[in-house]
Amino acid sequence: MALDQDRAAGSLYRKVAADLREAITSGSFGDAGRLPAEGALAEQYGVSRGTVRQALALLRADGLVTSRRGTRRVVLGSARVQSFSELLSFTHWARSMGEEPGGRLDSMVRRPADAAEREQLRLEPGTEVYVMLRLRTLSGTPVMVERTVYPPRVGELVAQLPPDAVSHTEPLREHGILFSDADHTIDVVGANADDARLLGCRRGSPLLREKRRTTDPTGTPVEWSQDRYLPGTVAFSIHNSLASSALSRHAREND
Amino acid sequence: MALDQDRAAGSLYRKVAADLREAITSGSFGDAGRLPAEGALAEQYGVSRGTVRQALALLRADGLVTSRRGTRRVVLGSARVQSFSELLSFTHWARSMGEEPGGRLDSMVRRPADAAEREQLRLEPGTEVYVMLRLRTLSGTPVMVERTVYPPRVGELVAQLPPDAVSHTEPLREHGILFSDADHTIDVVGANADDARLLGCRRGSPLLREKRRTTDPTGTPVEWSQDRYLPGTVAFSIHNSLASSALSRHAREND
DNA sequence: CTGGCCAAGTTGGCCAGCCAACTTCCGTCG
DNA sequence: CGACGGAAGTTGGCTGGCCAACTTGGCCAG
Repeated sequence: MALDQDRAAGSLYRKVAADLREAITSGSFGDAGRLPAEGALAEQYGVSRGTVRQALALLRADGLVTSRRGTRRVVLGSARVQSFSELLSFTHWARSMGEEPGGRLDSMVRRPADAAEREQLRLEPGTEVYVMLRLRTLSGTPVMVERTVYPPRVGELVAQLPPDAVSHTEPLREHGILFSDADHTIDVVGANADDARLLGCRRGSPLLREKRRTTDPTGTPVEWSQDRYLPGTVAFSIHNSLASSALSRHAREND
Repeated sequence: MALDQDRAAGSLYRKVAADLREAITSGSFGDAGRLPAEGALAEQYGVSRGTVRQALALLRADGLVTSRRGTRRVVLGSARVQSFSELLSFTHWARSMGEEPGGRLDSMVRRPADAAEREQLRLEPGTEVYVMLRLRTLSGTPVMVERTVYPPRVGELVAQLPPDAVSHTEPLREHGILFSDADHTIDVVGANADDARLLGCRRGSPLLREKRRTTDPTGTPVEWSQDRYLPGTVAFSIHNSLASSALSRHAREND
């Protein structure tokens, strides 16, 4: 229901991209995995070549096709890339896999932001933040501990949600809090006392950690979160290429 | 030296993008973090608005700027995204940080590919592959174990390299093996006997694992690698947005 | 039969223009 | 003083066209 809404989303090149994506994954173009020429596609869809190129740029960024000057595009595979909302919302993600998402609020406190939090959320000294600790489950089994810091504008809304609310991002969107960009950092960390208590593991046992800072369309940070997953429950995958690279590897700094 | 070569790389919009990237990170546009209008930039650089938009699309994909209809672009930050080659080559990456990369070949065997390897490298049944196990060090300290599977065409070249060669990707490039696209999967895994022996950790102790399949511009796989990092040495970061999302989270399947 | 050359096909890149959708700001009216 | 409305500014989207760079395959000469 909400899926069809953002699938083609108005613009012409997105519709073309969605159609081509489906044609690729359904196994058309089996002819040695070669796509029709841009000009042929343009005529077929009744659009200009520029529009087709915009659509193909989307597919290339997703790792579905290559592109080289001089020869036709080649189908790489049916790399399944999730939508942005599916990535930010644990609830949305779980449901798309057919699992039942759950959440248990452990604590929600309001206190002055420390130096790191002020920098991440771009807050003035002395500003208060809302810090939330929540256990996340898939079909009843504990999977992840979520430690999220909200700036006041967002935290006030989250604090008013019922404690047993499964999804927080959906109500936030209805209150006009929009998510637009996110920076993720992935590494390994040992479980602290809270993690061990909530996940039922030993202190110091390894967890896959995803740190995430999300901003709205104006560039204002709306959340800073640390999600700690039990090993063996999830993995993250990324596609990148010479044409577009959003991934980076770096020496791990403090914290 | 090799850096300047791919920085602007011929095309006009890449030069504009490189110039804007530098202007942003050097702190121009301090005026509330607002970029000049597309039209103004087009006139300033003496190019068309379409070319400016191509350049800005690169910056948006890197997470440097936002973009919303109706208002000027906003500077998000100086997100440091590494070049593609810096990401694939441990040697290149280490040197860009000012560290001394090292490598010690542990084993290099040639044997028939198993089912998983055939699927990853798209090989016919019975084809032989080259399997390499190598310890990687930064300034002398062990950091990562690299387990790479090469198809015959590539493996024959790697096997002829001297055992103490630090970089493998650079000689490969000179032999015409080009890297174009890569799929990465990141999770946590316990050290096996080889990992423990080479890294000096205990068996079963957690490692940050990056599985990577790289293809050339024609879509043919050229390597399938598993890199296992000691915790606390590296982290991976990704930027994504509503406009372009190449990251995905998924339930961890077998192996 | 082999090697090299050439032409056709294809994508990359750049330009100029046009309109729609949206944001912001300011002036006006109640 | 506040709310409403409109105008100006800006980005999103699409078209049509042109040339350059590159790949591929076939033809031709040796």
